[in-house]
Amino acid sequence: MSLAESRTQQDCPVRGRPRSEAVERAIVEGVMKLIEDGVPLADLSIERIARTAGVGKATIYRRWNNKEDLFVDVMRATEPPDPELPGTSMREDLVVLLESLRRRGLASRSSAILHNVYAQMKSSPKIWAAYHATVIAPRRRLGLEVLRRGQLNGEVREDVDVELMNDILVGPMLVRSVLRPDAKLEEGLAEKIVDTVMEGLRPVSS
Amino acid sequence: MSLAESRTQQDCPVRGRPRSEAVERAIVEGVMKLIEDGVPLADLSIERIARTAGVGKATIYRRWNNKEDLFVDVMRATEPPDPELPGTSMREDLVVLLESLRRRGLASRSSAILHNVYAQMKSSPKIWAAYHATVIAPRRRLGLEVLRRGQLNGEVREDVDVELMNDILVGPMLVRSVLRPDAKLEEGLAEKIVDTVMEGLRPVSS
Amino acid sequence: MSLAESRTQQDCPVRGRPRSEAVERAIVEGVMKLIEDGVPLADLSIERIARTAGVGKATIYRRWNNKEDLFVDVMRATEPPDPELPGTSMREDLVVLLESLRRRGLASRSSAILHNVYAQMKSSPKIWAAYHATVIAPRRRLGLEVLRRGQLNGEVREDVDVELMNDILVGPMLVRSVLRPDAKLEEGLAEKIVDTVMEGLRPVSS
Amino acid sequence: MSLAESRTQQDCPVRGRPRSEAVERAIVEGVMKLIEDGVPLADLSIERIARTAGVGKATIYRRWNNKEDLFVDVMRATEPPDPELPGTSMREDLVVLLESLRRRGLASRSSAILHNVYAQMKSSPKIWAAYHATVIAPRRRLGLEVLRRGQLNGEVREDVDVELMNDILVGPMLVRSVLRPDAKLEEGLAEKIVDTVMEGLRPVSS
DNA sequence: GCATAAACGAGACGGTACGTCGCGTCTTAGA
DNA sequence: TCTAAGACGCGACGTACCGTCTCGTTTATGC
Repeated sequence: MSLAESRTQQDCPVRGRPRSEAVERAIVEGVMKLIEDGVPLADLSIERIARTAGVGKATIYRRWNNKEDLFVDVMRATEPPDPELPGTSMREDLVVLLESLRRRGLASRSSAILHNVYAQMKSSPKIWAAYHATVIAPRRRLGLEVLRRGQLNGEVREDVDVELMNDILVGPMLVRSVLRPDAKLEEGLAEKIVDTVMEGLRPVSS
Repeated sequence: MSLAESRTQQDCPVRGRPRSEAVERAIVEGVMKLIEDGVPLADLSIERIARTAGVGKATIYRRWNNKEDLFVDVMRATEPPDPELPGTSMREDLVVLLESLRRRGLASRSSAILHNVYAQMKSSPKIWAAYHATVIAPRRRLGLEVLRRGQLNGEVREDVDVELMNDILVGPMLVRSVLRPDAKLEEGLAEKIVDTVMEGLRPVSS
Repeated sequence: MSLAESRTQQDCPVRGRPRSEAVERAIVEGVMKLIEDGVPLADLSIERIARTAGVGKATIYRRWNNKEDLFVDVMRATEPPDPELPGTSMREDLVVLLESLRRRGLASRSSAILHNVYAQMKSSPKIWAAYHATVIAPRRRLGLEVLRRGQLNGEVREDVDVELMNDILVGPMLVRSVLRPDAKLEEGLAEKIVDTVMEGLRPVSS
Repeated sequence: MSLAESRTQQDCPVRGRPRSEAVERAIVEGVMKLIEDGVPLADLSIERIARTAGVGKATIYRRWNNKEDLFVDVMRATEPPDPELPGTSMREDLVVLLESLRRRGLASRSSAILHNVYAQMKSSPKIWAAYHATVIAPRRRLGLEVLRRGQLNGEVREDVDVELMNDILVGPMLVRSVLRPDAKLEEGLAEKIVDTVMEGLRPVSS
């Protein structure tokens, strides 16, 4: 199921009163407001969402089949755009990619919007898959392409699987931003990871 | 809160009928059985758990304040023990550590016991913290010590933060086993990661 | 609180789906059926009533605040109508009034519907008051009027409080039908009471 | 079941620790205290009684099979003794009997101890029967004897069933004291009832 | 402009689970 | 053997949401 299809669609020859976009916005923004106000995700019942948005329950169910589908749209509304790659060198591109991960990690921790929705999503495999397909996978593909270009340019070893290399580069950042809530994501971390990984841990043979 | 305190404790001078250990086992094993049978975690109500274990609801609430505290104990009961480090060399120790992560990833995926509980835990920060403190942190500390020893032995660079090095080594394995449900965890992956990270990605200057 | 208000009211400008009268009937009749089947009143939990009526618990709580309010409506549904007074003479009117009491006593004992609910109500003062106000008091007022008319007609002594006379007439019948479950309520009892009370217990001075 | 058997008996050759009478008193008096403090009877769980009396639940169950049996003993502890009949004349005896009913009615209304237990008992047929057999029936028998003596003495008509006469005399007082919580039980009511009933309601033929 | 048909708020409806409380039984340690 | 304490299986309590279903009302469009 693609993310785009998460909302229930109304088919072509529209008859009767059309769905109100204002209502749609009210719902999504209502959810955001509640999360921002510190309401635990577990307390976010459809009934409560409807109440806060001043909307009937059926109006929500008409658009999303379940709470998780709704959360996907909420998350999509707050997801930062893909980073622009400078293309000057592989190293620069990798730094930009990792820096975008770092920023998202910081954002998702400070704003609490993403932090909670993110956590919730991991517990529902179906939605996690959707999120993975539309948000994670494209960036991963981006990283793989950058590395493949680096192999052609001779900027990186050719005898190592690009997938492995990608995980070695991206892994540390993801672990810190997703799995370790208290980890520091200091400025310059992206460069530090890229350079350390490129150089290796073996002591410089002097 | 330490994991050991997740269960509600009865204090020292025990009065009245003591709590039955058999009941305790029945509950935890009942939960495992349900998860193994493919019951979605969201469908695991306290009521159902009590029903399967042939136990009153109050008996569960007497021991755990909420579902999550119960899951911590379930998880603890399935967590494999800490790996034994050979101590022959830093490289060997690192490989053993990563291999233990790989095995846990495989187990948690095949048995589905950990897979679900793990996912569920990530959505409840309090419990995640408890799990982190008792399961994640000790292993992390183990890794840091191994690396520090390596620095003293000259097996690894001294000018790099051991925390960063640890994340670079552990990150790829964790990303594959936790965040990417479909990733392959092929045999020999531990060695491959350790060696690649040690060597670095820079092309061999011939 | 009048009996009519025992049900929770929804106020005038009705919004949303209206309450189903069929459901209301199903509940009240379900309770009757259970009592008729000999279920002890103490075993009549709201949960069981809901189960028999094929109804959600909330649907019951939406209409009645507690079990007792529900019982008032059950009782009201089985209460026989006020008797028609012939008006030919005070004696005839009194006999009709007492006869109606006798019949109710027989009914409440045979059908067991009223008998149980009746007993239960006496233990809850609030509900007893409501029942008293709508069922007992009107009939009592009827009796008092009949006696007052009798005083004007010269059919009965003028130097005795009508309330006392009423209790002397009604008391024996009530005692037998309400307080003494095994008492006999033989045919002709009404006339016998009226005539005996009218005549007095003093031996006929011949 | 006679009232005397309401308490579970321990048979003759007593072995082991004997039951503490102090405990027995503590329980019964604890119940009275709770009722006097205005605790609704419905809130008087065995668990709460045990708590207030500082007693284990089993200790209560060892003595009474259920809550109602306990209430019978509580009631028995507050029941006033049978009245002494002067025997000077039937009228005097009847007045004394009714006066004792009047006083009990006043007591049970003012003290609230009996009032509640009384109401509760009526809702449980088994206990009501026990109460009836030990408290009501003896007094009734007393009244019937008095009337029979009156018939022999010529103080009362011989052509009327004594049971009927008794109900006509006792009925008004019972109705006012038991069934009508707000009725007045003024001084001198006993004499008034006896004299009015004896005289009859027929106007004095001048 | 007027009928049509879907959207909309409100809230009733049969369910399921919540977390608590009391039931009557049982199992301890201690008197 | 009794006692206080309290665990135990059970089941009802009254509440909250679930997702579905009427209601009366509103609002675009196509006839």
